[in-house]
Formats: sequence, structure tokens, C-alpha cells
Amino acid sequence: MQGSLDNDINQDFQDAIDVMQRHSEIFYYDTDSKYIENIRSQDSSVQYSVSCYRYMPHSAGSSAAYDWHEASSWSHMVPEASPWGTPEPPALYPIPPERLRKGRKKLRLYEYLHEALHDAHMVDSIQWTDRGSGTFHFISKNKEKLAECWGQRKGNRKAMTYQKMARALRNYSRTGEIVKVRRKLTYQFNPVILQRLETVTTSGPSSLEFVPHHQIPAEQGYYCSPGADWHSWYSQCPYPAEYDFTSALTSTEGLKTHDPSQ
DNA sequence: AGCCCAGGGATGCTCC
DNA sequence: AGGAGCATCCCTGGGC
Repeated sequence: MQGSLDNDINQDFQDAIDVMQRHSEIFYYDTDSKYIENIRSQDSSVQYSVSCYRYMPHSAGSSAAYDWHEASSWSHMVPEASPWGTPEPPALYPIPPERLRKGRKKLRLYEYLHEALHDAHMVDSIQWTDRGSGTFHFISKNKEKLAECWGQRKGNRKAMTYQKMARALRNYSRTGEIVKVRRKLTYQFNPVILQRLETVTTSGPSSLEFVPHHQIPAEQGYYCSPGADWHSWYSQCPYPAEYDFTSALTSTEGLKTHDPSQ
């Protein structure tokens, strides 16, 4: 029993490292509490992307209490220049495309989208509509760019398009990770998924937890019990007039968009 | 009419 | 071997 627990812990730890590596090619902590993240595209034509997070304790002074789990303690910043002082990224630990990586969990599309939502260089492709509710939208003009980046990240043979990426997104409607909001190019994260992703983003790997669908407790089982949980989730949706969740969720049609004309 | 977006069926591939 | 998670192709329909 203890052995399997250890194995679980080890697996969780490995998962944490995995995601850390996924999210960043290089983790670089300097003496000024900066966490520098380098996400480099496989395609040199895609803009080299560097994001930084600076840890900002709430209270100034020597008695500042550091709360690594407090999201607001971290502020996103874009450096004036590459930390290496050159526009050319150093090829230290290149991450191979997902297709070529062995023994690693694959990067999920929703994880990538969440990552892109935190990437300053992707704001022209994808933006939060309402971060609190996990609602985001694609920018029509540049959505194809995001799709292309996703395809490159995955190491796909053929170019990814928005149509294909949206098809994959629609598959999430069945499992509940992301649902379509009845607004053009707009989708919404499941709150449980969002919380987990936000935890990874803001607190580092210590609280990382990838829970298989079948292991999520029933009280959090957004996908397995379309009842009160769904209602509480969608009650926070900023588009109550645009999407009749109650009808959608109580009907046998599941998550299908309700058509008021019917 | 044409384009864009969305929904979904079917099938194949890769990875776990 | 079987399932998950897409990727890909294709068709249909609504809205502007």
C-alpha cells in the first residue's frame, strides 16, 4: 500500500517536471526571484517568445511574507531584451515535438491554449474574455497563427488550421474540459480544469495535479453529473442571455446549444 | 452568392 | 490490445 502511494507521489512529481518542461524549454532562476520562461517554436519563422514572471511579495520591507501559492504574488512582465542579451535563443535544451517525445504525457490542446493565454506574444491571437469565468476568445484575424503554432508544437506533419483545432475543441464539449460559448470564436474552460491550470501557472509544480477523468470526485464531476454542478458553473457565465444552460443541461441533448426557436 | 463559423460523423494515427 | 486524444477529411447549416 505504502509502495503504491510512493509510486503515485513519484508519478505526480514526474508529471510536475513534465509539465514544467512542457511549458518551458529552460527554467532559469536568477538572484532577483525572476522566473524566466522560454518557449521557442520549432519553426524559426515564428517569433521567438520570452515571458517572465517576477515574484512580488504583498508587503514591502524585510518582513514580507512570501506566499508562493498566491497568484497575485506573481506579475507577468516582458523583458526589454532576452536574458541572454541576444535575439538568438540559446539552443541549450531544445524540446522535441510532441510526436517525437517518448515516455511523456502529451500536451493537451486545452493546456496549450491556457499557456497561450499567458503568453504576451499571443495576445493578438487569443485573449481572455472573462478570466474569472475562464472564458476566452480567438482573434479572428490571427487565429490561424495560433493554430499553426499548436500544430508546430505538436510536430504535426501537416499544417494545423483553425478549423481543425476548433474540431478538436468541440471534442472537449463531450468531456467537459472546454465548452463552446454561444458567441463567435468564444470558448470557456471548465472551472475545475481552469483552477488546476491556474495552479500550475501561478504556484509552480508543487501543487500540480493531473487527475484522470474517472478519479475526479463526484462533487467535482462536471462531466458525469450534469446537475447542480453544471448550474453552479454556468451561473458564473457572463453570457446568461445567450446560452440557455438550464435547458441544455436538463435536456437529453446534453451540451447542445439551445435553440430558442425550438 | 460567397464567406466565415460552427456542429458533427467517420476514420486513421500516435501514445499511454 | 484497447482506449484516449487528437488529426484529418468531409458534409451540412446558420448568419452576415
